[in-house]
Amino acid sequence: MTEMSTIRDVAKLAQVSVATVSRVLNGNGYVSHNTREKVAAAIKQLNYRPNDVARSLFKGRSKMIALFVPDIMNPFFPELARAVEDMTTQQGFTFVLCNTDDNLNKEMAYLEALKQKSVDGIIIVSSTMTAEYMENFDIPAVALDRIIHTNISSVTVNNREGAKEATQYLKDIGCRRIAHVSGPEHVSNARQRLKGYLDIAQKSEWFNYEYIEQGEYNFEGAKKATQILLTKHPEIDGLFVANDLMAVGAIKAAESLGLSVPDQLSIISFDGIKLGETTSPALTTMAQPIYQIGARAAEMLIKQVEQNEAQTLVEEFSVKLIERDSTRKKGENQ
Amino acid sequence: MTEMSTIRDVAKLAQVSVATVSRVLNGNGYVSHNTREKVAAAIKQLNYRPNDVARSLFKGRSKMIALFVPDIMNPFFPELARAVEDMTTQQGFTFVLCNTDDNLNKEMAYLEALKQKSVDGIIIVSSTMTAEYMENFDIPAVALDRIIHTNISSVTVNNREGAKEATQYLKDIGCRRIAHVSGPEHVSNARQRLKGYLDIAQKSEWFNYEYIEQGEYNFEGAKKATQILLTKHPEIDGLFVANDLMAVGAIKAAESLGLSVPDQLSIISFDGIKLGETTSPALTTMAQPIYQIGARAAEMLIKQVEQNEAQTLVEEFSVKLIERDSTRKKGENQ
DNA sequence: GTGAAAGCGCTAACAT
DNA sequence: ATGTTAGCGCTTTCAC
Repeated sequence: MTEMSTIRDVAKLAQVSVATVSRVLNGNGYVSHNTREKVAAAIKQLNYRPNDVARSLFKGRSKMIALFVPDIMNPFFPELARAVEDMTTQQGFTFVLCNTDDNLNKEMAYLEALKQKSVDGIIIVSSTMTAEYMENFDIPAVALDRIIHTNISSVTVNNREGAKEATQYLKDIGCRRIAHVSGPEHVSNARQRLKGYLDIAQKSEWFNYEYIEQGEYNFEGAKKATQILLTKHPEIDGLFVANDLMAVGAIKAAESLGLSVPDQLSIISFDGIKLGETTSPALTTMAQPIYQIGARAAEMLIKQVEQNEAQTLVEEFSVKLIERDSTRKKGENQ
Repeated sequence: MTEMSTIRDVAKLAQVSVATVSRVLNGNGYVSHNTREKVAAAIKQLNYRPNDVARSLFKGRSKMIALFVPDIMNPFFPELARAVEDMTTQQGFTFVLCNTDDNLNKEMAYLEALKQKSVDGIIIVSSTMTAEYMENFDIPAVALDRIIHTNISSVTVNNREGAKEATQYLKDIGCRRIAHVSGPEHVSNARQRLKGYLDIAQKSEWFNYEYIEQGEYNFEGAKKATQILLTKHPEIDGLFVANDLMAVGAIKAAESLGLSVPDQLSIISFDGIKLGETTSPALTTMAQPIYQIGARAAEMLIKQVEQNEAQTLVEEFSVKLIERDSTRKKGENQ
């Protein structure tokens, strides 16, 4: 390939004006069948492709959509990204993935950079971003997984209800002392999951705030938290862990203390990432419809972008219990 | 925020020409200290940010770099992406992650779309892309993890040598029958790893081509492959698995057959992803310097982009054995 | 040292 | 049904 040809080259070759070429390119305005053919032939002959940058400059929009995630190393987010990517790409947008480390400065820097590139909109998973900051940038946005503000559209799941179900499930299979490894306090869905745990646990006579330990939403934090929990309170026989990644840490912790999961300790977690099927034991978990929520968020954003719809939509999906091998009913053998 | 201000607004406010504003913006050309101050003040007052799209249109470059990965759900690639993202962002580029499913059509579509956006360069992990196709697009590129062609710069690791070491390691700890779960044949590094296995295995009197089973570089494929291997050949006591993700499947397979890892079966794999530390048992593996190779590829590409350096660079990093719990020396107790 | 002006490739009035 | 042209916001000759 030598030089990129422009709309002018096509016009010249087809012996029409650039406006006509633009018309057939965009499929609007009148253009006779005959000229359309000529133009199409010229386009083909030159292997012409319109320059998106010029288009963006004129339109002030770039056909780009970005997804902000706090931690690309947590498999939950690649799964989510996958959904957003599929949906946006399919609709002709270029998909940009931004890893923010849940760090406001990085988020702001990305927002700034993307705005300068006329990004059309962003889908954001964030615990640190505020509505005020977002407003400054005036970019269409949808919050995903974590609510930012009531005036920003969001797609989430019923975290509290799911957490209740999880905790209740542990009771139902016969656990007598149920502890919780929670996510960070500054993350809204972590707070909701904690509340759901409390909804059930606080009604039990054995309940004790020492049964809650914070595990940072990562492997290491959860492992430590679980070790503390299990060492201080050997009577614990059920554990609700705030996400799957942490549950892997919890299993490791139990293992390090010589405790068998699920024989001596039942563990249930949250998210339903693929990884949970592959651990030993496989994770019983409250599964989010990860692909759907990602796809839905993308859909909402695209509608917002294309129809200039300012309306704030709030959508909440339901999680679903998946029983695997990290929990076992008391008295049952393998 | 109301309306974006332009370079004209700044010029007007500072009472200079747009050319002068451009000069201070880009730090080139002469501009007196005094005017520089005036301009800076105007920029600040208007909270002016240059429009990258207009810049791109003029320059024909966009300050965007893309990374193509075949499978964002394999944790190896998020780790790699993380490195590329850090490096590119730090150098002022916008980072774009593209998931290709190792599918030539998707790769071509992305290439096309990105070219229209004047992307500066791409880093590509691919088994399907060819040098001919790449040439058609004429975009600076660096191949990562998998070599595409000798005339395209690449960053890889010593797959064959690493595989040899892995297999030798199994021998050294006393394994008598060592099998291999290989990656797909069309992936160059998988072929190399297979060769490395053969380098050692073929010299052994017990060797048998039935000790090689293909596992698709994913969890399910590896699980099946391992089940076949272990069922047909119960004498196998050592397994070299072509990557960590597959090793998780291999462990599951062993488990499903009631075989204990590492007591009855030692497993070593390849990659050194974080996930390997969290499995039960934790994976003994040939660790790639994932972050470094990603960062190095980004570095190479940026140099190529900025200095218009056409020179083809080939860089090979070394893998390193990390002993964890999926292997055990024969005769040793826990 | 600074300004005027052309032009990057495209789209959308506005004419005809 | 098609052509002419202004202009999106910027950078860079080329004058002065």
